[in-house]
Amino acid sequence: MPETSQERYVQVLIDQPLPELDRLFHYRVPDGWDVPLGQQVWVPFNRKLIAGWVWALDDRPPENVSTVQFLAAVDRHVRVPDDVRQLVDWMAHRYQCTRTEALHPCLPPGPRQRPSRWVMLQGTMTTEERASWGGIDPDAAAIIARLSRAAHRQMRLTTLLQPDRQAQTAAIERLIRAGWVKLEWQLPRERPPIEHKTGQREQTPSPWPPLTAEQARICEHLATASGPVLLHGVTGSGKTEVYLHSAREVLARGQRVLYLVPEIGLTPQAGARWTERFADYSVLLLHSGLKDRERHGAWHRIASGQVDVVIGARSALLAPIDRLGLIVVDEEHEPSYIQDQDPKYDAREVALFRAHQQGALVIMGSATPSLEAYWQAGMGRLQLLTMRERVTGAALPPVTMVDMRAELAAGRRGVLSQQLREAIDQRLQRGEQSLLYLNRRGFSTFVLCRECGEVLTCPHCAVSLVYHRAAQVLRCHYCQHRQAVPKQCPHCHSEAIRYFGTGTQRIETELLQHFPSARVLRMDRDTADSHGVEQVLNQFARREGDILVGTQMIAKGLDFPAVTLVGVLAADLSLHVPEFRAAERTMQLLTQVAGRAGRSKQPGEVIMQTYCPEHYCLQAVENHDYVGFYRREISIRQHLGYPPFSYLARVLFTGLVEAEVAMAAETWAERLRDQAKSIGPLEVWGPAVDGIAKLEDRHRRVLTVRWQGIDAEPLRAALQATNQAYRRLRGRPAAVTVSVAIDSAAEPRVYPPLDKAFQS
DNA sequence: AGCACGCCGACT
DNA sequence: GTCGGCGTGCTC
Ligand SMILES: [Zn+2]
Ligand SMILES: [Zn+2]
Repeated sequence: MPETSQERYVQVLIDQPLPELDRLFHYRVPDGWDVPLGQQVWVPFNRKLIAGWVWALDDRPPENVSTVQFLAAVDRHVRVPDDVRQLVDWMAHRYQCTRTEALHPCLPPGPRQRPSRWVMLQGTMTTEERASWGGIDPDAAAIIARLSRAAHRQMRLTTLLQPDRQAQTAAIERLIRAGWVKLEWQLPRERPPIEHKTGQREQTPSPWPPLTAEQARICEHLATASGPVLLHGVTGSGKTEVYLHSAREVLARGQRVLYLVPEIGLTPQAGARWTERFADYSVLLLHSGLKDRERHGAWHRIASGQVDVVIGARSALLAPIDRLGLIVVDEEHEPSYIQDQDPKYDAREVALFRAHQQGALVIMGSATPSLEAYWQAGMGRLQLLTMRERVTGAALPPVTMVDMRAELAAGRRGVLSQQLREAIDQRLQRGEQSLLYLNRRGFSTFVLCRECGEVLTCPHCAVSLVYHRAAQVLRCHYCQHRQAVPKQCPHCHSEAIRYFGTGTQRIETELLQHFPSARVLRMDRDTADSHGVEQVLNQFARREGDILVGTQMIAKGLDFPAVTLVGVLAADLSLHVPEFRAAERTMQLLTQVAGRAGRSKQPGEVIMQTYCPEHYCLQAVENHDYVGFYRREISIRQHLGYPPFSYLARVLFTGLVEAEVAMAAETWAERLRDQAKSIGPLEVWGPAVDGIAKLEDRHRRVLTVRWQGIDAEPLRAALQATNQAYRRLRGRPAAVTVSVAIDSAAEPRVYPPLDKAFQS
């Protein structure tokens, strides 16, 4: 036998999301084991066996650690690639969470294979040895006999213990002492990899339409771009074709492509254009309807380099994909690029980080870029490319505003202005379709008691229940709660309880008064569960309706080529929500919904009803003037010190007992205020009850923190220190959970060298 | 988070 | 005398 090789050690990240355990633990690597960085391993940890990942390699034992144990098992199926490991360290720091929390969404989903203990026979027993054991220790001899018959001369400990646990355990112990058997943790036998069929693989790629002059010019710029690009292209300017062309070049170089879409836009047909165009490549669509098993298979296919194009929502960025040449972030302005649970990452930042790691190009595309993206472009951090022409050459549909104050003055109190009614009437006569848009959530049918004013609310969340017409039940929009409609008021027992339909229902009623024979379809959260949405949209697309009334859901998705009128019923409603991005969001939504009037061969038209037609946000939509809006809005942000001119952090406290949550928020705020004095321009607002006071039985308080520094690091440090101080202070069953999110708008989006360690 | 160890009340 | 309450300390 050769002298034992150099002892090897690893530092392991433990599979526990606790801040206290967000450190590395040392283990010795058994001789002969191959354990690379990132490998998923199982380790003995505090008298338990737990999963972990190799985060560092060492060639000598750690100092100050007395009992270094051996790794128990290696899971050869899962290895976190080096760049994902760096990404995890970066995310943990950037988004204020533990490395384990940051790592979890990067791993194959579903339950992990747990190792079990196996007994393996060592060497071969001669017949004499076996006979002598048989005389002295019949139990042990029987075990030897069973093991020598077993496959690979090994058996699961639990199986071997079968007939008589007590006796067998003792016998196995004797055999281990004598060196005849060995006990080892092993993962289940390797299962054949779950090959999931890519599905319909097109025979021949669909043809490439010729590019317009503008598209060609943009493609040229992209081919030589030296950094990330913001592609601002008006509705219908053909951005997708630009993405596809860039992707084609990247694929031809043997590199891979990631195409990101907002969460809701992720339907199988959304990826159809890509799968058809790139039929020669392997294109993977990671849509939300995938089962755990399929996602698992997808992870392994990506990890083994079998996928050329990945299409997915934000989480696709965390896939173990390498040799990336291009990342496209489509509809860059969509809020769904920010994850609302820990790790609260912003996919637009992660895209830039991933691209920086792998030297890939990033294209962020939008007709209405987020204010911060446009600002970042102005700062030279993104290269701005603009597409002003529509592919069809046609003008954008004209937008007309109707002043509802004048309507009211003229004694018309309905939801529909005279001008909109006339426009609808025209479409009905011409056999064209109309889309009526209510731009606010919460326009739902709730149940109200006429006698005492009680509104039925969810017992788990502080929100009113919504009457669901199709199923005839009351439902909560924030949790799974459903209940029957009560016959009498639970508060005063009056029977005068009524549905109060402020939303689409009331509009439908009014429409039918004016146009009794019109076929009106409604789409809102009370008509629609997930298939209901699709059903209504398909019905409308098949022209089984003349007018579709709906909320935000109708703004995106399917094209309706017969729609020539878009009516926005109350354009300013969403302007008045207390949120600094309200104007920006309104402009984006209205522009998007207005664009739906321009998909027809017939000229389209947009009518916006409003109580403040002079508002710069609505003016911008009317004039198709994004840049004008940007200038106005960015100067307001600057004057008020809102992002991107400051960092806003939101600290959310949740817990089952309201008093405890309130208390935690207060003490936390106090701690932070103590620090604020010494670190500079830091303001602490609140705590206040959150907009949703209770969600799934958990009460909510928020703290808003503003930091007017250039760089967010001092803010991060302060928040982290406060969290640590609070943890030391609070009692032990943590009754209240704290979660921090920092608005990314002002982040420089320039990344430090990759070898820099991010210590949290 | 688990899971141990450890020191004080009401029970076979 | 013990069984068991959960306060605090640790996990390579
Ligand atoms: Zn609820
Ligand atoms: Zn009542």
